[in-house]
Amino acid sequence: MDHTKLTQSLEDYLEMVHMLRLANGLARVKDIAAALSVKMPSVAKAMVELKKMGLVRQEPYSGVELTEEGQRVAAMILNRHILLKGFLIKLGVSEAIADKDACCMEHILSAETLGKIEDFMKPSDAISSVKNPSVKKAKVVKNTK
Amino acid sequence: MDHTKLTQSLEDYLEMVHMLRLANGLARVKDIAAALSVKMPSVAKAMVELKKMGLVRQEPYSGVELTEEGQRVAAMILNRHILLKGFLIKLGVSEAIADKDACCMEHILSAETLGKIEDFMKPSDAISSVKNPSVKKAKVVKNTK
DNA sequence: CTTTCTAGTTAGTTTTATCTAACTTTTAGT
DNA sequence: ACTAAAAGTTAGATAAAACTAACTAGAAAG
Repeated sequence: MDHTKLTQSLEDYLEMVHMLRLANGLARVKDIAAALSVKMPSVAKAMVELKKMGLVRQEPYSGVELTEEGQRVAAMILNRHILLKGFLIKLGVSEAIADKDACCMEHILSAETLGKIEDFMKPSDAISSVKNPSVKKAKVVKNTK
Repeated sequence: MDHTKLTQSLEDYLEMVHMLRLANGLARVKDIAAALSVKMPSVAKAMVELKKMGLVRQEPYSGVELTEEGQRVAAMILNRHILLKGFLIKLGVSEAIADKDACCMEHILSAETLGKIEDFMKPSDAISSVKNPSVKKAKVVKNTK
């Protein structure tokens, strides 16, 4: 609702809340902190921001929950993460590093680049269209007059 | 010499000094600022840091120069940039966006990922080894005893 | 029940990176 | 040579994101 743009750091917190809820059912401040290698007060401050933006809900001294909007945004970020991790693995990067690098990339890449990576990941034919772009390029003629 | 790790922002400044020197012969504060979309005082502060680290030289009220070490580091960063930009273009991303995204990626990717991207960019054969990894895998047997 | 430990919070500090405003130096025009 | 404009610098403010230290609430154990 309050569509103030998320910072990279807040995206990370939101994504982690989502992941912990998927994994454990609930997201505790302590676990969020451990997973992101920060201390609990950093999590608390981030949650204050995410609450202001209407992305998470939390009654004092208890676990963090996602609002509808929060769920939507978190899922989007997580999808990017999964896409990028798969992409890196396809390039031959080890799982652990792929995960770490995907985590950085997911916050900064443009929609265009993400789209192209998606294209790269899903071609049905065996010969890559990246290596052989003509496969896709059906002749397109623009009306110049 | 003073091998304190560069921040992303300082890497950007150092790289831009290098690019402007390649393009114009000299790097003026005003042009660095314009190229990075920041104001001149931000450049001045960054230069103070880079000077402390022994990466740039600058006599007051004049252009910025690179030390030997600065040259070395800047060239490394620029190479990463060029690699990544080429990679994105190969994926089908437009030049402008490739440039912008490469600029972000160049600061965060692990050596492993950069290495794999390099591998991806240089295979001589037409069929991608990414799509067909067996091409590279000559049988390697480890001495287990 | 009371005490103790764990989890969560609040307050205040630090670092990085930006900005604006004010000042100084250099360059250029007349 | 003098003055006005452009480029560079310095000082101080602000914002984000982390930290430590100190405090508070809740759970668990006796």
